[in-house]
Amino acid sequence: MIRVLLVDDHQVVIDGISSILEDDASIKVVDSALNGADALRKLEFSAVDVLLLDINMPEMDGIEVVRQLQKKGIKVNVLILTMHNNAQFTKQLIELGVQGCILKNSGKKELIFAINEVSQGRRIYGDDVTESLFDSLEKTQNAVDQVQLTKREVEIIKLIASELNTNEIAEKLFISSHTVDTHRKNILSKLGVKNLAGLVRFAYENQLV
Amino acid sequence: MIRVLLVDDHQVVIDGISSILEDDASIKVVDSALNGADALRKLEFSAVDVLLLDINMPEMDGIEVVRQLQKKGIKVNVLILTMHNNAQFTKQLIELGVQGCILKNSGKKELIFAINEVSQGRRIYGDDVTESLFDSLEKTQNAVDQVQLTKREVEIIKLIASELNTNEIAEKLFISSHTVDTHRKNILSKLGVKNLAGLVRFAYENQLV
DNA sequence: ATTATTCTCACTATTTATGGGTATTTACTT
DNA sequence: AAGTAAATACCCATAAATAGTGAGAATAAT
Repeated sequence: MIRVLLVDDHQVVIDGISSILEDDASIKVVDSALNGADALRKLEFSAVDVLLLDINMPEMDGIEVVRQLQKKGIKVNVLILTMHNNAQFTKQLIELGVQGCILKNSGKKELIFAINEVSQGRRIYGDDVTESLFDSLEKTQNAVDQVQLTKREVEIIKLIASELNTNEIAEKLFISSHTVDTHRKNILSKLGVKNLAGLVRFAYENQLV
Repeated sequence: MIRVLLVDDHQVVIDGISSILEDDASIKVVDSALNGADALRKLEFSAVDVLLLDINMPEMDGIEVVRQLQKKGIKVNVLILTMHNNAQFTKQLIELGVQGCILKNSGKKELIFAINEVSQGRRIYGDDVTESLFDSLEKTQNAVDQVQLTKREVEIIKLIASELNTNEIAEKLFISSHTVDTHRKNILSKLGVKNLAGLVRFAYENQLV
């Protein structure tokens, strides 16, 4: 029997997922919480195998809940429920040691399967999640390193992403605007992007901002 | 027996609510749709008493679905499912002739009660019109709403963030490059940013990409 | 029916970015 | 000592973006 604590800020979602999980004899939703703080409280005093955690919550979001858990030394398998599937997010989740992540628009079967996997300590990421996950991991681990950006170049990327133009950057760094031009040119070439938009995009996907 | 068509872009929510409603003998979820267009199609060919409609959907949102319904002369009782509930929004719904609106964080009982009321043509609006819960999705929509970006502008933001330049966008949208210039200009002004970097930044922070 | 918004297009002028070079100094490596 | 990477700087030419202004056409709102 897998004991699940369900955390979501919408009662309908809690009721809904509970209802889905009732159909599966091996899973039992032992409790639920409408916010992160409540979830933490309940986790301290009840035995739970899987924490099914919504990521988008007011006050304290899912990621913060996981951080608090680790701070308090509470060990529990976490399966994240999310609406979006973006690279920044999944990367963060992996780094936090979250066992699994599944999109809210996945079906009943996937959900039950994921809970089973996670309860046994295995990692599970929805197909669509997995794809973007590996993308992002490769991108983030290799990207900045593999692309071999120099310190100065990273510095300039950040400034460009902060809406500074060439002259402003030159003034800020006490260098010639020609130099900034050269750096920018090299950056675009290294990143293999067409223009500033691509550069800013890279900055965001690799959390340089 | 109340026949319900359930529309939500998240399969988990559909499964969940279906599961909840199964417990009630007088309600039957006859069909479901993951997007507005699909919902409209299904409504043309199946008899439905209540349309249970999520308001936050990509492509075509709930309000647009209601508009299309009226345009096509399809009459059905609509119960809107929403995460937030503010006065202006409710006003809009009433003007559209929507029978009811219920928050996603209301409980099982309220939901079943609301469906019953709406099915009989009565109006029902959740009385738990308290503070709205904001998750990331809503934040982005609010940001987009707050600055009053038009559809076209959002479209162009996305293309710019995808590294397309003015001419490429013009070709893609079959409009003049002058027009794209104008749009970009207006966007920069509305967002209060200095340049493309700020625009792309906005796109990323509001998950338009 | 009238107003307001949105989308459309155009023109001019200026600024900034992009792409092609080349080259010097510094620091670090082998 | 020689080689290499990084940071610096400059030139030229072209492409693109930014800023200001104006305005017609289609739609939505009232």
